[in-house]
Amino acid sequence: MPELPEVEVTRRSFAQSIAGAKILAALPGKPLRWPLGCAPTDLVGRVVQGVRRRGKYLLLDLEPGLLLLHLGMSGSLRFAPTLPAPGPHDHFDLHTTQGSLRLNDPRRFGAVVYASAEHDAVAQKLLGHLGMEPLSDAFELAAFERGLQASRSSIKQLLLAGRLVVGVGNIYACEALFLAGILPTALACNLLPVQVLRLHGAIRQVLAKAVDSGGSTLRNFSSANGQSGHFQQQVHVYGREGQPCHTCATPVRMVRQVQRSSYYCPVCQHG
DNA sequence: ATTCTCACCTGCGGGC
DNA sequence: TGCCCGCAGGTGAGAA
Repeated sequence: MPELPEVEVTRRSFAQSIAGAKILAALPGKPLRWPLGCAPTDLVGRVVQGVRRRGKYLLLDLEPGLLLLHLGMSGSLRFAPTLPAPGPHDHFDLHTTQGSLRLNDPRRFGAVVYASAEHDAVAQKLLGHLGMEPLSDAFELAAFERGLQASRSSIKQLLLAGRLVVGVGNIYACEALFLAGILPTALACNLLPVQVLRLHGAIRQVLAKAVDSGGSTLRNFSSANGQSGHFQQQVHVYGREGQPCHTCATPVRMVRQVQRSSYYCPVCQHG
């Protein structure tokens, strides 16, 4: 489910509330994608300094160490003064002096991983290869263009891989490519400078707009304070196979790329 | 070194 | 109504 906008909206929804909180208990449920990497009791007494985001990971800065949280495909967080008894898909609770944080994740592709520091081996395995942050100044056009030229993949696959730019998942890759007028199957290295420029802007635009909209709620995403997103109402192509393009009314098409669905307008988007 | 396929897990909707 | 199949917002590991 969660791409950069959903993760960022989640972060904003509880970062202030949890900052400064001391951990009272950490209660893992069913196994997630990776083991926690420490004894749950080791976390007791540590203070949550703040919550940052790197790509689709949330980083809870502890004193000392940090927790890496990933929502996988179906995860969502909830932060509240008190929480009801865990349900069947609640797989991690972090009780603190300022409230309780809970990960709900039916498919359990998500993760909660402890790292002693951001540069340690555990954190680097997950974060070390991540590309540029698209909503920061680090997302430089020149570096983006160099990365595209060096790739032999389709532009859609390259965006999803996260090695060049992070946070763009299936929905926002489709939407950004539509806004930029580029076919998802186009080879990254074949894009013209004007297309690269448009794509660079489109990625920032679509992600920023989605954050403003509270993210996309396709199944049951909500932020940590229970708010649903409504970006899904502004989607141009994702999930709209057969429906008219918002620009030219041509039916939107779907193509499978690497076991993922790509949606595009055959008239508005070009190689 | 890149690129591609697979695997992880559960739920839901469509077709029969 | 119920079963089976395919599909779903991600991504590291391992194979090509």
